[in-house]
Amino acid sequence: MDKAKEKVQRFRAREQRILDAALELLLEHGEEKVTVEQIADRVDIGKGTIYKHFVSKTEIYMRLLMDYERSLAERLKVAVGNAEQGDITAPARAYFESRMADPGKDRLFQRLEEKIIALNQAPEMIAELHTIRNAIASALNRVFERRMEQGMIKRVPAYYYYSTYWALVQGAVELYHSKSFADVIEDREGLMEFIMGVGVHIGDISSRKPQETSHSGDIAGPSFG
Amino acid sequence: MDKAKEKVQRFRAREQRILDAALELLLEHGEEKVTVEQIADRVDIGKGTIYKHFVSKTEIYMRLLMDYERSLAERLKVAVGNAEQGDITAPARAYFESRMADPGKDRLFQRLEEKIIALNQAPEMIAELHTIRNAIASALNRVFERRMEQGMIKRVPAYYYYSTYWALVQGAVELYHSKSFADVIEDREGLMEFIMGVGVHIGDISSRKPQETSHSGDIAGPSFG
Amino acid sequence: MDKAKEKVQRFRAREQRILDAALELLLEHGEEKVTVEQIADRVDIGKGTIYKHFVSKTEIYMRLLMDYERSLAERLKVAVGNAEQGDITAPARAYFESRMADPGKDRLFQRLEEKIIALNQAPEMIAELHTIRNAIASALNRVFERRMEQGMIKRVPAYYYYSTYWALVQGAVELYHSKSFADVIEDREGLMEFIMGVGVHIGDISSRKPQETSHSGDIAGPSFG
Amino acid sequence: MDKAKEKVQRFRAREQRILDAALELLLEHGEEKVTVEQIADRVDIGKGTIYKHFVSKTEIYMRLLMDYERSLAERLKVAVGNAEQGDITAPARAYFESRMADPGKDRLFQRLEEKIIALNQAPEMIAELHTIRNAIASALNRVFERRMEQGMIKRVPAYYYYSTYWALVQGAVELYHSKSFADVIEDREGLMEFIMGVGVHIGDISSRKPQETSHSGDIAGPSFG
DNA sequence: TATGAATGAGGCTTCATTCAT
DNA sequence: AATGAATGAAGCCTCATTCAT
Repeated sequence: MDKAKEKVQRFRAREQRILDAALELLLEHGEEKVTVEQIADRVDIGKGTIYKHFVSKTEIYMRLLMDYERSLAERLKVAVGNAEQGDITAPARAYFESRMADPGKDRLFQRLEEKIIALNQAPEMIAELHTIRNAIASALNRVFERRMEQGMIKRVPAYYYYSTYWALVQGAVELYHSKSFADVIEDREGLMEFIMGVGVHIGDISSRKPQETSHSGDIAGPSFG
Repeated sequence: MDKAKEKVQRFRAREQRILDAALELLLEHGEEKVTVEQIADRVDIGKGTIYKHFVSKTEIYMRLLMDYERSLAERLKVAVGNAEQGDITAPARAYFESRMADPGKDRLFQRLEEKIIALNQAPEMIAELHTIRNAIASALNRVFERRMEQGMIKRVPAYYYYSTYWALVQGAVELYHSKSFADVIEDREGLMEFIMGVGVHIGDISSRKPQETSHSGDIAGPSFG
Repeated sequence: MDKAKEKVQRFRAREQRILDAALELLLEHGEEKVTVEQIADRVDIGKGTIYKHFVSKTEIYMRLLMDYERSLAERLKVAVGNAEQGDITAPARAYFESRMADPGKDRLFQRLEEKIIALNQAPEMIAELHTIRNAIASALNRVFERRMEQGMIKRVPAYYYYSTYWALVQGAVELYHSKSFADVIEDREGLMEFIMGVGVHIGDISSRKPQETSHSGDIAGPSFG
Repeated sequence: MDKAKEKVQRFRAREQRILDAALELLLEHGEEKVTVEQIADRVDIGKGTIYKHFVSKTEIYMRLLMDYERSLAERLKVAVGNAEQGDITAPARAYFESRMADPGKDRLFQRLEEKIIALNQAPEMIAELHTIRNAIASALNRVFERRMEQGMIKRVPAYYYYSTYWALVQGAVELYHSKSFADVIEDREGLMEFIMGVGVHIGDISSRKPQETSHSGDIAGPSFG
């Protein structure tokens, strides 16, 4: 009885170890340059064993992708809830912080998804991924609609806000990773706060006095979400 | 005498044709999926001939990269000049427009550079690339410094502006290309104008009445450049 | 006591289920393309359990082969008995009908045997298979000998009849299966009867004057069976 | 000038050597058990070189198949011509002799075709193959039609003759190869002539009174071709 | 006794680069 | 100078069989 459960658990654990190892290697060596054999070696199992857990290498990657997307969605759901309770910048910050928590990882997943789409491997899983993403987008759009109705942000199609904010965060992720900027950026923390400030205030209709964004964004005013 | 010159010219012309063909193919099929053979076929020369012009496939890509970067620098230099004559948003717009002129191409070059860096092929050429980029950055930074001294934009390290703007454009490029957003974005032009508006006004210290950026950015106020 | 018997019975039953499942799958998917895992899944047992019953995958196939051959031999033995009672075409018909009863199956076994021989797996079992087959052949040969003595079929080595008939049936089996002929053959039943007719009358010596077959064997008289 | 021609010739020659080597190996080891590497080794070239000549392993096999089928068609065309000049058995003999000239090879091609069809690789080439075959069949059918009109062979659908003859030859090929019969058959030549005689006279209407074939087709008279 | 996770050899294919002509 | 045939390392995936539980 117990034995069976234990076995299943060990199986799941190994699956996780495969995923972990794959992620590690991807972060270390980049999307290309990770082979199934490397993954197997790192987990210290045979190549074939990988295929007991995953149908293909792509499926491993898709799993990583989905897990990441889901955790992002989770955090955003909470933040959207908070926004409805008044903390209007919560989603913007949650989104920014989630994705910037580990920019390398975020970027990796961008690339991974892109490649899988380009080669048209696993189109159904990609569709599923987009479903998750769309659910988030809808929730955010509702927040924007409300803010627009309240006259706090400029009236434009709601997706302008989501898209623009996405673009900014996307760019920030790339910036973080960029070798070219590495030498220039002395105060990365500060810069990121600055960028987040910009993001949070997209579309703001300010009747207020000039922002005193001394340094970190006075993240508060009306905003993204 | 003349013959020699002609020969050299033909040689150069063919080199350009190789570069053009490579770019075309890269845009058509993506970074992975272009082979030296395909390039040779499109130029209608032998594979071996390619290696008379370029030491490796990577070198072809590096040349494309450099050419792109140089043309970008060129346009920016002009715009920085204009900024110094008063058209303060010129560099921001020039940068945005240059990169968004063909987002697919811009993105391609991002990926290419990244890949070359990752595999650490051609480190010296990469260094050269960064030199070009840094020259631009310096010029821009001087523009920002001046605006800050004039109290038109918030006082932060100058590279904050450059970096943030870069991030936004970078993100816009990705957005343009993104399959996930493709369905959502109905008015791409409008969105891009909106994003540019955001970029142009980063850091603005507005004592003025709320922006009426009805739609396209009332690109004017103090800004990026 | 009883328990033990029951156990043995259950064991045997399962063995049969494995064999049945294997045959089904082979017919569905072809020789290559059936895995041990598929068989286990269909029987709803573990892969390992299969190896409690059979030493190897080849052994499963060999068992199927032997069973088929034995049932064929059984039917032929009866028919040879009938031939001795006067129904001279009984063996020919029995043989034809047995093999044509399920041409797909018959063909499958041909292929299986061939493959096992080619890879020289299980040479002793193959030898045993041939022993069964030879027993049949001998019985048939005796029938032919008698017919020749009676002057009903042409006098040639007895195995000519057996072999030729085998060839014809073999060919009919292939014909049945052939994709190329599928479109052409409108009346399969009619064709098969026609072929059987040919087979049954191989070597017949008609009451007519001998054929002057320019080229080779002139054929006539009652036949194979 | 000449150099180029020479080069092309050497290229073609190598292609032929690949085909030859593949055929040799297939005959030696059977369809399964021949790897691309083996072929390359035998020709003493690199594995990759094979793929300069052929798109895939399947294509090599298809080429062998087509070549074989074409040579068969060629010979039959001649024989059908002869049949029209009076040598009525010419096609039957040509067909039999062609296929029996190297039964191992003939059988190999049967298997190869079958496998390629089963795995649905190269469906267009298979279609082309069948086109060749159908052309032959049509020609033969016309011969049969005429014989039936002349009252020399039994009146049945024309494809009965073609199919039955095909079946017999097919079976003879298998017989030739069969390990089980190997020990039994002492006079192979004689047997083959015997079988061909059977084939040549399928459907013959002798000058004698019709056979009372209890069961079905009564067979006799000049035939097939 | 039954299980099924683990194994790893082995097969096909791709493509940047070389080099003889 | 131009060619393109040849190379071979490297990658993904399959599956019969084993063996610890």
